[in-house]
Amino acid sequence: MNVHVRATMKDVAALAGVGLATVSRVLNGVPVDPHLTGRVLDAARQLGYRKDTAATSLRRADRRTNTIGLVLQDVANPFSSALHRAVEDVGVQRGLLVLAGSSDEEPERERELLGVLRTRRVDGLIVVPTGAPDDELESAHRDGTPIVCVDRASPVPGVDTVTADNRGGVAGAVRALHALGHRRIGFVADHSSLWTARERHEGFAAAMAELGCRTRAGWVRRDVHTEDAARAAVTGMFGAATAPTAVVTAQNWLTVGARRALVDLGLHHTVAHVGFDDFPLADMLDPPVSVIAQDPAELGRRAALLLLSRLDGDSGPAETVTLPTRYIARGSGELPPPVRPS
Amino acid sequence: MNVHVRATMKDVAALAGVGLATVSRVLNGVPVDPHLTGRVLDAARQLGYRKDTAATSLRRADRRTNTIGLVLQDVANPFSSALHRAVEDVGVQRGLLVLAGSSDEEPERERELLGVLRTRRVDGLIVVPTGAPDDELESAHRDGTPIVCVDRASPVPGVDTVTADNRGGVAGAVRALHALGHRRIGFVADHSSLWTARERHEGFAAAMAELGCRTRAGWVRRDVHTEDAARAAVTGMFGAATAPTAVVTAQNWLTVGARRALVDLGLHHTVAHVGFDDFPLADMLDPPVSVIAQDPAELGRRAALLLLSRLDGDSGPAETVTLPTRYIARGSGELPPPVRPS
DNA sequence: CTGTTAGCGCTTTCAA
DNA sequence: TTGAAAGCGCTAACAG
Repeated sequence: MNVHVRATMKDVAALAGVGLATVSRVLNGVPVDPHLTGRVLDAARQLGYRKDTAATSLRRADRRTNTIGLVLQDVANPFSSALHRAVEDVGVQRGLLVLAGSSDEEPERERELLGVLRTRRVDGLIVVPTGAPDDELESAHRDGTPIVCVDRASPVPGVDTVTADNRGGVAGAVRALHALGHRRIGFVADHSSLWTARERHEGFAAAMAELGCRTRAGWVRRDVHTEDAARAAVTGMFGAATAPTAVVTAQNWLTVGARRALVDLGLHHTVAHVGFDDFPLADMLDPPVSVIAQDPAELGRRAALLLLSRLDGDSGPAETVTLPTRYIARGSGELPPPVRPS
Repeated sequence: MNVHVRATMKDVAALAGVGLATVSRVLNGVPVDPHLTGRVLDAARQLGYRKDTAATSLRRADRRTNTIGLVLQDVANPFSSALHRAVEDVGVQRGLLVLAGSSDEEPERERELLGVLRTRRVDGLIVVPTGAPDDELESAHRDGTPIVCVDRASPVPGVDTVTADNRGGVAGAVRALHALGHRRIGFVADHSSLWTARERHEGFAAAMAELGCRTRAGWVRRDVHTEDAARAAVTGMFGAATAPTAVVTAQNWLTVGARRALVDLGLHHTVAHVGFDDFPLADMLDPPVSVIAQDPAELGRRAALLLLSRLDGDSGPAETVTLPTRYIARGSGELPPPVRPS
């Protein structure tokens, strides 16, 4: 296993018979005598030379590393990974590489990740914040590191943010259910510590109030964090004496858990059900699941574009982008209430 | 937007009233007088000092960057992202960060990615190779960069590899179908340029031969790359005069496409169907989809552990790890053939 | 144990 | 235009 010693610029300069600086100029596109340019390029090729980015960024005036840091909830989560891919696609056109990590919704892990990313002097950060106060994020912001928060509001004021219209999406679904005749509508949401869960709940509460529909304590379940918990919550909700005729679930896994519960109860063709966030095969279930869809790739794309504009020097005030959601009627959300509601 | 100038080790040394090297020693855990250690740590805290990894790795004898490069097919693909997460989890315990990128199955993109990763002097590489010859991978291997290929065989000899037992998995499923009475079994596989597709086909062909079952040209569809193509292929296969009584689909999306086709034809409760690779909600379809499951997280974990051992100096011969697959009987694969097969 | 010194590979003055 | 020289922030010899 022969460990080659990598050629340096000095080696290339020596072989080409030019000064070190000339090699640097050629490789950076600074005008140089075409004759020398040729010799340098030849020498570089001959030696299999490749620039060392660490040394480059260390010496450069702007200290760019051409790397951006991405803090996700979990790189393996479909939402996160779609967002990741969109960021990669925008970055790749500029020669940017992405250092990604998973916070697992833990503020401490978010801090740690941001720490190592800053140590690596990433050019900018895209973060799905846990929502907890984060001095690491704040200090990065103070240091002037461009940051974009995505999917959730920033815990640090003055940071660019890209989110979906969570409230509007849920409110729209509630209005649609109301138009079908539903008056008793249940709601299941994730941990209230999550910005998205709070927003979606507010959208629900606002729409219900606007429509003059009452909610009962047992019909609104918050802080439901797993598929199993959602299954249990919905089982409880519809096992009660008076149950809703429709239910809105405010997150992917909760939607699946709720559907399992409805199937268990034999109510999946009876109770109207709308989920927030689309998921693969939603259209292949029976009945197909109607959803309020957001576009994770678009969230990532917009966040990345915003970050790039900051890297290019845009120093305008912090932007807050809200992307629309889209209701996809597949069947489960179009079930009418029973003819004679009790 | 006040852009702070980051404190350097020199600043810390000055504030602590010690030499530069002492600061370095303290920060690297080299024994130092406890009194000085305290002063250094205080000064560092006061200045909000953080080490610069670029400078560190530039100067270190081993040039470690504590970063590993990961080349996936597509970071957004569930298989890839589960693998990614497993690699992250192993790496995080050692303070390693992951630079991931998507090749999109394009050899040229794979080359480019490997190029920029090498330029960044990653400590090691984990690659899901497209399979095409790759001089970049080869030259990295020659340079002594630790590399592990995962999910597919390495195009470069002598590289550690972790894959699933693709042949065995498919062969097992075929034997199970045979035991149920099936004799005419169809097969749908991805592009033959993919190592996994070839392996799975060989497992199929070998099992069929071993069991003395004949296959017909129209019953074995290879180079089927998308869900829609699989849907069309299966529609064609079962629209023919004599059709198989069972079908094996050799990849995620192909499985979904095939199921759609069977539903279209009204045959989903008649034709036995087994897919390779598990997918979310497979158990919620009607009938639930039986699969040959592999464990992407385990593939990633093993690959990462292998890489770490190489980083720790293990210079034994290249290892080839083959992980078992697991058959998950859910229903679709347990449908018996018609009583009087025509 | 501690401080001083010499670079890692590169970009960027500064003269020529 | 080009080359020589001065560092970027850090670690690793080397003396004390």
